[in-house]
Amino acid sequence: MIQLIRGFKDILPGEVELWQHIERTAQAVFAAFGYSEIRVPIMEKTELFARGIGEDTDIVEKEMYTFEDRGGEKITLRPEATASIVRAYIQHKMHADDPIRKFFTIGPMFRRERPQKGRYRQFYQIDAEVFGIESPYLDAQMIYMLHLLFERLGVSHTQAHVNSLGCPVCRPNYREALLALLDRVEEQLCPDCKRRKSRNPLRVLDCKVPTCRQAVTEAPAIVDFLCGQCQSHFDVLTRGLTQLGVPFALDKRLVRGLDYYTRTAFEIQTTMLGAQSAVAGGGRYDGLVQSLGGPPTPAIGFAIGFDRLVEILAQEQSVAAAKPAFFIAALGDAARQAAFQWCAQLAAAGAYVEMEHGDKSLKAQMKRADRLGAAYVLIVGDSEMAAGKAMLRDMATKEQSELALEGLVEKMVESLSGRKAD
RNA sequence: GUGGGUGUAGCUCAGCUGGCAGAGCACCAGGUUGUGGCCCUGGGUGUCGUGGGUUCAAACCCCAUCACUCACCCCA
Repeated sequence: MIQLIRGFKDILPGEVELWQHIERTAQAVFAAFGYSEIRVPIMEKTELFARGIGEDTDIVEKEMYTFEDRGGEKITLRPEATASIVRAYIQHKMHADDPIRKFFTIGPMFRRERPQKGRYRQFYQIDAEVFGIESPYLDAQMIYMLHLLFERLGVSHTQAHVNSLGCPVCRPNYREALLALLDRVEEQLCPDCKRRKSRNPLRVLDCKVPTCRQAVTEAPAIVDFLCGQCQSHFDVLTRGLTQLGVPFALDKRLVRGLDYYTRTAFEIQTTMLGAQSAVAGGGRYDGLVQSLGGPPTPAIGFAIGFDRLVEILAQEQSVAAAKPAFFIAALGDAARQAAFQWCAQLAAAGAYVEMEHGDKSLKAQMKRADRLGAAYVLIVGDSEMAAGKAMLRDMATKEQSELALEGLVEKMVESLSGRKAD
């Protein structure tokens, strides 16, 4: 048997309803804040991600699906959406018309990591980005929007974490101070952290190895090194979150894995995903648009791990599958031929209807109707056809009434609209 | 990429020291010649993940491989 690719998965009927529900809820929330949907390709030139995400990140170094196409061009299955959206913003010169743009997109991303719970090689993200606004009020609003969406979805057991990563002015000072400490405690660090120390020292802060955590307890906090502007940006953000009633935790250890982040960094964390802690994460990336060839443009965005969100919600709630309004139980060929036509007409009128296509006993058809959860069963056999009447059974009350075959479909549709009222 | 665990029916799982592949639920049929849920009876629907090896004999032992899963790494 041919199986699907490792780390990929099918989203089957029964679970796809929850995905749709989340998507609709997200679209509604985003629309209220003025975000427009944008759809970008799932492949880009490799260079876009290499430059956008950062050559030294794990994503670019070892997780991308990169290959040459038949023309010899190096292309990559997108590992995240931000780079593509920035590329589109620049390429279509959207800044020229109106530099302030708010986007969202929903779709698959690809990273070749070892799969486990909450982590797949093809996974889905709900992504939002805003260009052209530098104000920390926007940062707070965006986190609020995320908070609101989670609330609407009924997600519990989550906590927002925020931090500031500084900017090109103040981060070097911090980096220096941190490196000084790491030099002193180097022998206590795990091998990974020794490697991180030279490449991306900030990452040592969120290492989970106990000896590393111990070693960096004395580490300086980046928030103590912020320049005046970054400090006031961060102050307005945290005050704004309080004003909007978003519960959050200041997390001095919160560091993000991608190179482009500046100032605000945030995550929504949960304890419900085993080793995975983040359901959503994002931050400000004021330098990225320019570094990819656009005009200097402040920007901020976040990504929600769609699969992770589904996993959390699936543990708490389920979305019922649609149930047919009618099931037509036909006995005999003449009745089946009529039923087959009524079925088409009812569906065309917008009623969800099912029928039995095989030659089954009435009992078997009733069982199937019951199993599907049909509200009404229309029973029609030779005697009904001869008498010009069919039997309509209310499955809940077991009441049966006779309906003339004349104008049958219209009457059924009518009874349906009457029923919708309750 | 590293280490551990698991893989038997549609689902959840049992299967001893190697000796005819099982249970519950689900499903199908009948009981009721044209009426669902409850009940009764009958039915196994299977490449024991896959490929090799050992053996008279393998679901069971050995090797490889694939998938899932947990931890690491990292992130959404």
